[in-house]
Parts: sequence; C-alpha cells; structure tokens
Amino acid sequence: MDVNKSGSAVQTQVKEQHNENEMGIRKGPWTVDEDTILVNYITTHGEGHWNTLARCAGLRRNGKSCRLRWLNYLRPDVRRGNITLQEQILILELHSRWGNRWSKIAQQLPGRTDNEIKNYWRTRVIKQAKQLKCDVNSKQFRDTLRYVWMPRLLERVQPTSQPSGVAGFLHQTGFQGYETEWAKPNHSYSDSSSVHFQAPSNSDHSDSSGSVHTIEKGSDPCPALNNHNHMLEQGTADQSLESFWTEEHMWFLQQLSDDLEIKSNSLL
DNA sequence: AACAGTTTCAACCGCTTTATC
DNA sequence: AGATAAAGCGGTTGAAACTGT
Repeated sequence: MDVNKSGSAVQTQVKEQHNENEMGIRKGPWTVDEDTILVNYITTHGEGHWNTLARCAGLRRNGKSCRLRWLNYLRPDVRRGNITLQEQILILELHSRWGNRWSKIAQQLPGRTDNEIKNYWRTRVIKQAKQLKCDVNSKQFRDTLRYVWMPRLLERVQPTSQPSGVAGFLHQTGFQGYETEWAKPNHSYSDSSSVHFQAPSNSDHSDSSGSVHTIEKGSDPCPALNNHNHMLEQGTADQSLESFWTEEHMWFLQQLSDDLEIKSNSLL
C-alpha cells in the first residue's frame, strides 16, 4: 500500500486534517514530504532519541511513529520486494525454533524487518494452515512444515545438495548460530531411494517420539508436487511457498500429516 | 463497468524491557 | 531503590490493491 501514489491532492488534504489529533500530532500514512524531512534529519543528525528527533525535525509525529517509519521503510538497507525462496525456508526454520520472535528472526534476514516477516507469516503461512484445517501452532502443522515442506523447498534451492549442504545453505543465507536439525547425522532427508523424516527429540517444539517417516521416491505419492518440481527446474513456476500449495498438495499434505499424527500418538 | 469479497501490508496500540536520573 | 522516559516488541487494525463475478 502506498498512499503517496493515490488519491487527489484535495482528498489527501482532507485525510491529513482528519488524521491530526487535538495536540496537532499526525497519524496515518506518511506523506512524501514527511519522509523527506525524516530522512534528511537522520542523515544529518543520526537516529535515536526519537521524540526529540520528531520535535527538532519539525515533524508533527510522535517519536514512535518516526522510529517505525525509519526502521520499516526509510532505512537505506531495507530490502523490498517478495520474500525469496531461501528467505521463506529460513523463516520457517527459525519460527519452528523460536516461535513468534519476529525481531529475533528478522536479525537473521539482512534487510528484512520484523514487521515484514510477521506480515508474511500471518498472510501466507497461517493461510495455508487454515486450508489444511489445522491450527498453525499444532504439532500436525509444524510437522508438515518441518518434515515435508522445508526439505522439499531445500531440494528446490539446492537440487544436488548433500545433507551437509543444508548447513551450508543456511550459512550462505546469512544465518549462523545454531546447528540445524537437518545437519545432524540422524536426519537423512535425501538419499538415493527414499526420503526419511525423523522427528528430532531435542527440538523446542517437536515431540519426543523420534519416529521415522519414509516416503519412497519411486512411489510418487503426489504427482502434482513432482510436476511442480519439474516446472521449477525449468524456471516456469513462481518460486514462492504458496505456489506449491495447490489443492492436490493440500490433499497430500493432509494425508501425510494425519499419518504423522497417528504414528506419533501410537508411540506415546 | 461496477460491485463485493479477499488479500496485503503500513501503521498504530498497548505492554514490557531498558536506560537514565 | 524508585520514578520516569525512551526504546523495543508482538498483536491488531484498516485502507488500498487485487481478484472474481
């Protein structure tokens, strides 16, 4: 959304008047002029002390609003545009580990803001959970993401990768600091004949069953997925998370996650 | 073309944590 | 040690953009 690009000057003026409170503090979308003032002021004086900054810069905004505008939009190193495939994997992985710690997750994705990641999670991932008819915080959905979806995304990113390549990928994307479950010896996500997913016993959110789930590669459990894989390899499909989730995928994932649930329960 | 429904994301709100006096 | 202000964080909202009919 960019209010600066739409609406007539008159409409904008009316809205601006409406968005001022009795103290003369403005709220709502920022104008181009306000952005310019804020950028120029920070370029000269640096950031911080936001209430003082707002006052000295002559902005009729509170400090919080200035800080948010700068951090989420005006900072020169803010990365705009779609979340890449690599970033999606990283977000899924980090969220499985840290939960809704958006700021912490954002620190591992250079140029991305906590707000952006939070929005991504709410608009894309939660949407998919709803389509799977499960709660986004349920074990069922977490397992589906962790043991089905993320390995497949990784295979798309690094088609020839070995297990150790996962750690390498995470390193390449700028993420350092902990040993991913996939880099551990008990996780063989890509061998010659099948794909195994072993639920780790020491993950923050996983169960302790350590149950192993195997999908025989030759059995082609979901032709739609493989077809999509082919499209990605040919560069004919949008490389986004949601583009994977067709109705057929949903059915497949639902079956698989139901199976995971049953097996996990039987081991308790 | 017009309308309704849905999605996206910038911005706000309220709470917690940290810094300063 | 307590009070106050500032900064940071996650949840929520609402308007614009998009999509379908």
